[in-house]
Amino acid sequence: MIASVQKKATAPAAGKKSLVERAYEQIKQRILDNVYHPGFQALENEVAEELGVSRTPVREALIRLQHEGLVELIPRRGMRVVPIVASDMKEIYDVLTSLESMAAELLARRKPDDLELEPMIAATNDMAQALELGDLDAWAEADERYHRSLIDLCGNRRLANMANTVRDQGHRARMVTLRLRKKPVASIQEHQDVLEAIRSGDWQAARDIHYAHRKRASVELTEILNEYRLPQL
Amino acid sequence: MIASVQKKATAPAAGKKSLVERAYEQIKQRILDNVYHPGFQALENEVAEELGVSRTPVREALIRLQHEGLVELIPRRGMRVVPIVASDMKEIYDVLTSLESMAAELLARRKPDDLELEPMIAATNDMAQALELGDLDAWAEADERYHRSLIDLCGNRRLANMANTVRDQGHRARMVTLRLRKKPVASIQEHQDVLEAIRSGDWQAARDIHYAHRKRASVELTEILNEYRLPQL
DNA sequence: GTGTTTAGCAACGTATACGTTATTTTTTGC
DNA sequence: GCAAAAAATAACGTATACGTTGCTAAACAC
Repeated sequence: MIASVQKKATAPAAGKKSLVERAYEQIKQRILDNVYHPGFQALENEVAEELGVSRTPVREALIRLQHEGLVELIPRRGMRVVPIVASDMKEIYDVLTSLESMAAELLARRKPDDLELEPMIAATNDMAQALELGDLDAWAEADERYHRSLIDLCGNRRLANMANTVRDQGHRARMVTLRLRKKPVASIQEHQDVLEAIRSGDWQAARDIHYAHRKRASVELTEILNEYRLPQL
Repeated sequence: MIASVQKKATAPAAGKKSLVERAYEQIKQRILDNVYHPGFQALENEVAEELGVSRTPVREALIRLQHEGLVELIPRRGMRVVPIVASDMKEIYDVLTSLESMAAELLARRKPDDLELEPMIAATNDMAQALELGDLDAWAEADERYHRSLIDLCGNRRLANMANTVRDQGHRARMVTLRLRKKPVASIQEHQDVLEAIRSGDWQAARDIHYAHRKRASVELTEILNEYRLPQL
């Protein structure tokens, strides 16, 4: 075989991921980091050029991001980062409330030991520590880690994928409101209460406490969005 | 202009939908109708030829169906219709229980009038009629219509999309077990109870009754799957 | 001057071609 | 005869080319 020239080969033998996956991750990261800000538009060609690949993998990545609700594809106009408005945020939190409450219930029914619950325990402790230090970014990271751990541990993969998708949709808005709200002291106690209910296998309490926790956060966030007249995030 | 020859044009000017959409719908229908049975495998080329289009739109449709959990794409082996096992069915019903309970709550909070609830009322009546006539297919159709109406009416589009996706995943299994279980008499009363709670704006009751309704159905279905040793559906 | 029509152009949807990789088969050596 | 290695084949991942469509703007008519 003539397998000598290896310069402009299809796969640069760089990573193991496909070009589609890499394009997906890079575009998504830009959106979550607000590099591609809400309302941002770009043509498929432009994104492809920025990422150094052809239109095909970019196109497949954009289609996936469209189904996940982060961008919309407008014929002849390219991709557009979907802005989140207050009503979207309510939708997102209602879905999260629903799915995470079920996750708490499922986890509590299993009566997991502290070893298994370690990620959630650690996250809650990190939240307390971050709050003492006044490090809001660290608090937000630990808070997100707690919720992601709950979802991961519940054992329902379909539920986990859906919850993760919808949580990403609200990521930007949560980051923006992080510094507009009062100190998030209540969350830590609520997380500990949920943990205690899960430990004791009281699945109804786990479900109800988590439901109330998310509901409270949802109301707080909605009030901030209205108070500060944040049109889109 | 030379716009005379119009034979091998890209778009045959037939429908208004894109080839991807049509491929998606056709493949999905074949899966739901059990034409592409669980475990069925086909190469991208074979599907493309069957649908009379090229690989590209078929590929995009398959990727979407993969994300929706109906098929998996195995390199070098093509698409494979994902079989549903008992544990999948539990996952599916847990997600449905969660999302639909929230839908019932959201709907009840709005205190909708009977005009708005008409689709759910009609579906419940059709279920009763079908059961009297012993028409199980009609009963299943009306039951599905009730649940879809609840989801549509709740007003949360994200929740609706997710619930519809996961409901489709369980469609085949529900159809198979339809004739293996005893007469579904309880559902109608439960639906009416949920409706009454929604009407009166008692969102906690609506949520709890619907939760119990789905939970009961889930347990029944799981028992049937285990009793009849149905390995995959 | 304003409204309508038409022509040009840019972007996307689809098809097709190409290179890579995994699988399978054949051949060779023990 | 069996096992291992190499070559051939087949399918996918990606790139590219082509035709269509929708937007934009210019020109003409009223």
